[in-house]
Amino acid sequence: MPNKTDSDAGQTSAFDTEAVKPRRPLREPRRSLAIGLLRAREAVMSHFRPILAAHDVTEQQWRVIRVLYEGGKLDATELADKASILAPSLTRMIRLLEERGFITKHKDEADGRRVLLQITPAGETLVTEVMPESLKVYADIDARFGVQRVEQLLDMLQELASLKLENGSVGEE
Amino acid sequence: MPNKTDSDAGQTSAFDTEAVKPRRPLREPRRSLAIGLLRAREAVMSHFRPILAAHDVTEQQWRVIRVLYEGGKLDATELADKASILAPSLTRMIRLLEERGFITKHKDEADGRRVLLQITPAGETLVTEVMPESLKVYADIDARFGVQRVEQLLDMLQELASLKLENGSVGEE
DNA sequence: TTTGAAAAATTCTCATGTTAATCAATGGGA
DNA sequence: TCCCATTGATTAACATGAGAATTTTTCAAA
Repeated sequence: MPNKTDSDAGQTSAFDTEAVKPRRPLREPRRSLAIGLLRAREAVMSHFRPILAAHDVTEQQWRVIRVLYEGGKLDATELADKASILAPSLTRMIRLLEERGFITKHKDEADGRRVLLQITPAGETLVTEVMPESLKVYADIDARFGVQRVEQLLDMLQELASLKLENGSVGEE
Repeated sequence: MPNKTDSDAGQTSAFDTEAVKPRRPLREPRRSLAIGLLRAREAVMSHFRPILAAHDVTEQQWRVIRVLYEGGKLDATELADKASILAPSLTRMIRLLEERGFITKHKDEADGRRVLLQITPAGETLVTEVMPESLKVYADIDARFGVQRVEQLLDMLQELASLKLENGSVGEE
């Protein structure tokens, strides 16, 4: 209902240079999922950033290294997907991570288009150093929020991520 | 399905230049909140991006304009906080949004340090055009996911965002 | 075999995130 | 009144997000 007007109840006219009347929103600033997810994520990350910063790696770099640690040798597409990083971003990151000696890169013998990435011993060392602290934070969240509810939240997030809505603007097949 | 020769299912020592043994992760790649929130948010936004793109505004620009539409005249700090945007980002955005005529900027008479931002009629027009479509997407999500559960999810996200953990690495006092 | 579409990376360009440093204005206390 | 710590905003530098265009390589159909 875009019905506005509704005669601005109260106030107004404390300062009007033009006809900027609609002092009243179309609807109450209802909580939105987009913002809610953003804020929650920001809050969670704020607890990890100090840890990662202490090891001089960004959040995204950590994701890439962690995925390679768990996944072994992967091609760029798989890696980007598992680490939730865009291909162009990954391309840039690979250069830096390789220079810093955390990962190695080499062409796929079978398919010349593919680039295979793999973690190095140095990268594994980083993981073994950061992981414990990371787990500690999650343990803390579990304690404060409740393991049960964390699991429930993860379930909902997962389901939300796999939702297919009307206008298939993102269908991938 | 290309790839997946799965040559080294039996892990270990297929290639070790050093002591790269830990072919096995420290723990199962357990679902993490950080990633879960990221993916869920990405999924949700994928439904809004086309709408915003059609009006040539980014997600962040939309948040700023929307907040100003609802909040009237705000200073940069308030705006940044309500729109969940960092101050440096907002500074950059202000220039662009002002050039495009969506907002106006002027110093605070009382406090010369503050910058007051306000939406323009053009900005309000944008809101009235985008908002309906935006609401449609949320309505769709409500339908698919369940209004009840969306509310529940929002509650959990909000609570998660306000969690205070042990190591006050972000405590604000 | 040749050709053209599709796949996988990369490159470009612009906008924002993140942190640190800097600038400008304010306000309280010596 | 003057000085300085604080506050609010901006700038700088680097990394990533997002989308479009380009390059290289595959692969399948003609």
